[in-house]
Amino acid sequence: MRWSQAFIPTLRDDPTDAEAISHRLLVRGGYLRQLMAGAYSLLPLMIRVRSKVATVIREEMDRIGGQEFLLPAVHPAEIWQKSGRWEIMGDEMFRLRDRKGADLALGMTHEEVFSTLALELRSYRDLPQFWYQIQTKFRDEPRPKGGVLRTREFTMKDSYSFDMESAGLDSSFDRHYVAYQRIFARLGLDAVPVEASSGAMGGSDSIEFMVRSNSGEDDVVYCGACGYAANMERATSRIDAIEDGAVHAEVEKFATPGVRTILDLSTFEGGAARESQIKSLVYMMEGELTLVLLRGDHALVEQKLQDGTGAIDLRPAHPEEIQAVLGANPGSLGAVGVKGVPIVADPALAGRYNMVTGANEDEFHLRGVDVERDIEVTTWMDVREITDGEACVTCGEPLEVFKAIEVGHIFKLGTKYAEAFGVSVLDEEGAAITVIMGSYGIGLERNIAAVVETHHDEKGIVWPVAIAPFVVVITVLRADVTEVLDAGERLYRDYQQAGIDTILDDRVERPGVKFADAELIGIPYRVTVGPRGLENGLVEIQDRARGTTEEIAIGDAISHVIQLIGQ
RNA sequence: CGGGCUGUGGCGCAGCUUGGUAGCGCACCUGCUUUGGGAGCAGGGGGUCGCCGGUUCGAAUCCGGCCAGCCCGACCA
Repeated sequence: MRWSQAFIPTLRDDPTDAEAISHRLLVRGGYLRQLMAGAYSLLPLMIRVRSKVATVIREEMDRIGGQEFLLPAVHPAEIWQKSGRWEIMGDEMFRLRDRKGADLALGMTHEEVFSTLALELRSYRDLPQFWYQIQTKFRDEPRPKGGVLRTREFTMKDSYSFDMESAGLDSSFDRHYVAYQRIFARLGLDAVPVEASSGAMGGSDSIEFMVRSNSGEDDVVYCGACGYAANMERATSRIDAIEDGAVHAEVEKFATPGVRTILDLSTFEGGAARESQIKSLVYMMEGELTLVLLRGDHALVEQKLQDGTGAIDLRPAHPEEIQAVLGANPGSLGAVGVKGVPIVADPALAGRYNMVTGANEDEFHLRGVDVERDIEVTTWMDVREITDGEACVTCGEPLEVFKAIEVGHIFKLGTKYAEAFGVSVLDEEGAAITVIMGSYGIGLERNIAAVVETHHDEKGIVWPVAIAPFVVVITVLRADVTEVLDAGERLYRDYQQAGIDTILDDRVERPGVKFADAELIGIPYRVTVGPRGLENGLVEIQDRARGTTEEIAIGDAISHVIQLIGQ
């Protein structure tokens, strides 16, 4: 490619609406342009990167026996109704009607379509099958953000495994696990596998691959000592026991005018420290009011509550709903004496006494509360949020909490879809066996963004060679001088013949502009051809990642770069 | 969905309080000079001021409605 003919609209200034580093650099570097919230046009440079990422993914999927498909992005409502997700997906699914008035959806994922195809699986001899595609997904995210990190339309590699029994699924799952590790390694991503929630759709052994980044939206709990790693939605920790005192007090009501929060009560005369309070949250779950109790200084992880109860429809209760059932407003709520309302309590409250909680009467609280004596807990369930520095459950060392980007997710689906669609094969005895499925996803643009998040400097992107849009840029200084441009052209042909993706910067621009652009868009190796070096038969070769620059004889320019790539 | 903010040329912004038909930097085009880290001079092109309505002799500016985008929260296989 000749730069003078390429569409690479670099910008000198950051676009103001870009926050994440990857967003800023990809827009500034001429890789992306936004069309609307959560929808981006991918420009030629981006397409080159994306296609290299896709190649890496294909190679690794094929290595474990994957077969590539391409399924439609528009789906009939029927298949989604069949799996029950037409309702469940709610507003997140783009829906439309065709000219006949039939309900259609844009695919958010493809379990339904692949399951339909899997109906043609007949015999146990056909299994296992690994099917994948690289396809556009549509999700009407309530809040797209971070440029291409979270969008409403994006490319995903999704794959599905079909097995006879859970041992087979385990093996398919493990093979994907290995393939994913290889993929991320080749992309230059340090992806940590973490235990995760499989979400509302069920499944087990859910593992997310996480890349540490401040632009990430997930919190990962990580133990540097033993390697324990889990998504915050799933993580547990060991916490120190709290001494509640020698005297086991009785419940006593006391007035707390103006006290609305845990913090208020911790400084209130006659109140209690935050860890000696019971935090009472009220949720509306599947239309039923539920009390959720936590230690005063602990936060709730809603996903844990959702996973633990199996509730799909879950939200904080409105004040009127709370008032109607408990007779008080938030700020004075508690579970003591409450009957007929499910009460979920976090294990951090087990065995605690002499605690303070709301009295279910505005402006009053109770002290001397013994959790197990005074509260009819329906379910004990870990629902609390881990904080940095708490002890690891497996080794006791301090845990670290960091932000991360979810670059891949693998989980076992079980038989949910196979049952809904009737996907079965005959076993050796001729009996129909429902197949068991796994589901595995990688978001391409998000992975590219994650690479940029972790591979850049103050000047711009620093692509790993494997996915750089071009591996070499030949920067011709004085492209208006025939001899210099000719020398650049010859090198350009030589690099191409050596099979190295090269762009020739033949623009008549000042050196500073060319250097800055090359660094911004992140080409790993820059070969500078200028009149000064040419007099001595030399070019300058710069290694973007290492920051090194060497003068090399023109004749060695190709072999030198090949050697650098090999290192 | 709640809270905050913003829409003026391709990008970044000023002008709006105090109404008079749009300006700056970068980018772009032409010419000359310049050329190893975002050049200089001269000349030039490009904008329904997000949209609709209202007030007014006159609206980028004031008023109302709508739309879009960004940030925080909620939400999110």
